Amino acid sequence: MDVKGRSSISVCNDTDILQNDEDLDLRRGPWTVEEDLTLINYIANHGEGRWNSLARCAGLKRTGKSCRLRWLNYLRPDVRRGNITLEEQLLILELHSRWGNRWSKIAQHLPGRTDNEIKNYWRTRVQKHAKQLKCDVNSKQFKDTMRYLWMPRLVERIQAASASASVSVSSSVTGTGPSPVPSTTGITASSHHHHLFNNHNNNNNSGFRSSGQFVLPKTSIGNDFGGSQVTPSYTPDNSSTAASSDSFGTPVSDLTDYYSAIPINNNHPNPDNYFQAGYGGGGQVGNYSESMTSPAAAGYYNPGLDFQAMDQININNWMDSDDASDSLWNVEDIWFLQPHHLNTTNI
DNA sequence: AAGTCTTTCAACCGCAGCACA
DNA sequence: TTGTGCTGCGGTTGAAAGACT
Repeated sequence: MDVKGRSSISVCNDTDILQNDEDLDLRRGPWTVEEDLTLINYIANHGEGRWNSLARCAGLKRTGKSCRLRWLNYLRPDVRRGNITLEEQLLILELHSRWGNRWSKIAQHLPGRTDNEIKNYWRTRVQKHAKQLKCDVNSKQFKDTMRYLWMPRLVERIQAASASASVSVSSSVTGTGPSPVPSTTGITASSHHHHLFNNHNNNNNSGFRSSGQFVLPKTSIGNDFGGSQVTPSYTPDNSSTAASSDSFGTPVSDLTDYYSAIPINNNHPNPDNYFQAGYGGGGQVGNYSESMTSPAAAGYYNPGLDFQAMDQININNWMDSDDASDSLWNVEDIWFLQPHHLNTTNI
């Protein structure tokens, strides 16, 4: 009894029992304002859950599934709408590298974002880039490109944006009230990554704090990695230490661990800075790296290429671009996927 | 201005797991 | 133990909007 809903019994009250199929001619497609209001009002009065009976009792000619989806993905008051921020992009990449298409699980770590939204982001942005780069989104090449190029660039963008934001607002921010920091600059320049991945000391407040820090919810990383490889040191206690430091603090993930394991004297400039700054500074290699080849050791980075110059162009593009993700892909990525480069890797 | 192509995202579909009778 | 219904998840679709020609 899915969308075509062939349930024949209404249970709202006993005098309103049998209805034939014509009576249950269910609506499909976009929701109207009236339907939205009906659903909102009903949930306000009766709470959510028991979606099938909710749909019937509220008088909505929709399946319970449809009501649930509409509420969770759109009408819920805490749904966060608008562009996916850089911090969120980074988090999505990070968590997807760990969990794959576990959209719901990933969404739990992005306050206000729905699994549907994250899934759409992945399909429309990330897969689009994989297609442009002519490789499969699940291929090792593409994943490595994400890890070694895209994610470090995101961190740099975040750093650059927050640095510029801190210059412009630092004199006026007192730390109370709504954050004046633009959504793409929700972290401080000196400790950005740590705040992003940090469970922090605030147990129940998440998202962008008045200080401009992005804080994950209580159930976020560090508390909720289940059986996966999580460094025990990633705790709120540790976070408080690193939060006041220029270091990114303790390793928080396999990916960050892996970043830190890459020799800092390779010729990949931006990640260098980023690694040297202490991103995942614990130096531990996580479980995920077992399936990966060190880019430095395997000759990923061609000493002859002028990455400094290339990345300067990238940064300029970032600053000019409206789309945070699109400009992160460029000739460097294509080079990364070139046969001469791939020949050096153990695909 | 009109037609076509591309992108985005809300909504649907099918399935799996769970609770309960 | 089994059947039924409900919920939640991940994959997919299609309408609408925007970009392009």
